[in-house]
Amino acid sequence: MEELVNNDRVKSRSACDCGTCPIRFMNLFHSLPPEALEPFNRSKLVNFYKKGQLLFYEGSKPLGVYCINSGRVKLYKTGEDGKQHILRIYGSGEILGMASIFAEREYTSSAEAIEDSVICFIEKSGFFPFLSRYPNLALEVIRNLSQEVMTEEEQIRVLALKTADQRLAELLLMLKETFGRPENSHVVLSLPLSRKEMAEMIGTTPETVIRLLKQFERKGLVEIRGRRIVILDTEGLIVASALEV
Amino acid sequence: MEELVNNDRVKSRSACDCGTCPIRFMNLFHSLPPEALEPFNRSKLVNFYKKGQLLFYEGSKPLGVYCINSGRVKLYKTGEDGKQHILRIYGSGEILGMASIFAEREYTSSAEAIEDSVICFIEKSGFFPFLSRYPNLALEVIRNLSQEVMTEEEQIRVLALKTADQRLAELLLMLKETFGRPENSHVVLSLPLSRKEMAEMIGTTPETVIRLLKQFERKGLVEIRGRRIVILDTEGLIVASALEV
DNA sequence: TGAAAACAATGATATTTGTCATATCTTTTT
DNA sequence: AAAAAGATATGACAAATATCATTGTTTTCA
Repeated sequence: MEELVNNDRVKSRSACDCGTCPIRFMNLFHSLPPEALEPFNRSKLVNFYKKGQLLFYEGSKPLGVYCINSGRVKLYKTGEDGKQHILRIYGSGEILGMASIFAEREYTSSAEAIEDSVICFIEKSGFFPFLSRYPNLALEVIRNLSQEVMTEEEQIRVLALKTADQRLAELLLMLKETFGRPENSHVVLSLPLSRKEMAEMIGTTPETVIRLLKQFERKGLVEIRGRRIVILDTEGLIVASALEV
Repeated sequence: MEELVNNDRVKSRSACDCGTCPIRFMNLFHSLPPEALEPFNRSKLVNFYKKGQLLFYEGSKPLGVYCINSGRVKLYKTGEDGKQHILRIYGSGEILGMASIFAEREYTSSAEAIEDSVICFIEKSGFFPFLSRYPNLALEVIRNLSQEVMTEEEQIRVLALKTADQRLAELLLMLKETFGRPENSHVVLSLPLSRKEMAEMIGTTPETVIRLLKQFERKGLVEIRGRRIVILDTEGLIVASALEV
């Protein structure tokens, strides 16, 4: 396996083969027939990112999309004063940066690995030609982007219409769906986010998150085991996400 | 011209012809060649909406997209307590509801005409088949959706990271870009939004908008002529949208 | 392993923003 | 033209949330 170290990040071509990649069937590239994967395979790069490393940053030029093999990546925006807002956390099988390459603008967000991750980089040039050749791929891209639009509109609703405690309840429910691991009769969040990161996901401060989490714990909705959070009462969280206190 | 009244809304087929429609060249349907417009023309409906009429509402099923010929439409979401948030205002030439038909879910927002409007409804069935036949159309849809994703991500940044006065300054700048009409050395907003609507665009209350507008007026940034707003100092608004007071 | 750094927790306080009540002004309707 | 409805404006007050300071507690890493 040819490997080259660059920028503190290990790159390699053909470290894995798209044809047999189990991840491919989880995302929009599943629509590509096997014979289309040959040049696809050649134009892609497998990168290994350590926790904390950047995939790209706001202001730089999009050159392709990122397919997350393993690990997790946060996509976030930075405000004038340096405060950050996390738009979304991407996990295994998900494609990152699709909209950016089609909007033909510089990145307006940054992406950072929040776990050690293996991520394939697929060049624009090894991907655009397939769009007109395989209408199904184009349709998959359209569906993918449409989903993203709907999800973001929901985020806007939550940010604009809900209070901090409702937003935190929403966040916990979302984390449960995406990163929940059943344990006895309850669910443990397998993704240990810091209070700061949680705050950056719901547009508030770490202090507020801490206080509200404690409030939820007193109400028996969650249990706090240090950085790990256990969801005890999903129904209660749903109520908390909708109702005023 | 065959016309049929239905639901207080005047419908007509072939009231206008896509082949000669000047609006088409403003949006993603410009990529369709003339010969593709024949069936397209047949499957579309021209509707006349009065101010305040709904195009569709949250929870209903998307059956096609809306092409705004003239007039303006607000797309908004409603919270549990009835409060609303306006996601975007669509104007002449814009396509509404693209993501919804591809995400194959019920509408998660409602759309309402805020001016008397002429709007073409294009059925899904008279539009989907063209996607695989005309790759350029698919690519246009992709570009359109990507733009939408980026715009919404910016909205999220503003909502999550900025204070009410910064958001109002942003809103005024955006309204200036989209609805500004030069007059002498300044710019008048040609779209008379109510304070409530402005509040619903930036996630705050009408009272806060009123107070902040007055504050901006005292600083010489805008002039308030009843419902009409005059932008006096764009630079000042840019500063106000970024800086703490 | 031990020191340093980062993070969590908590209290005191300030600020921002929302809520409610009310008055005034505009527009629409009858 | 008068009445009603709706929108704007303003003040007093309450609530939510941010900020700042401080103290433990983890985690990191040299």
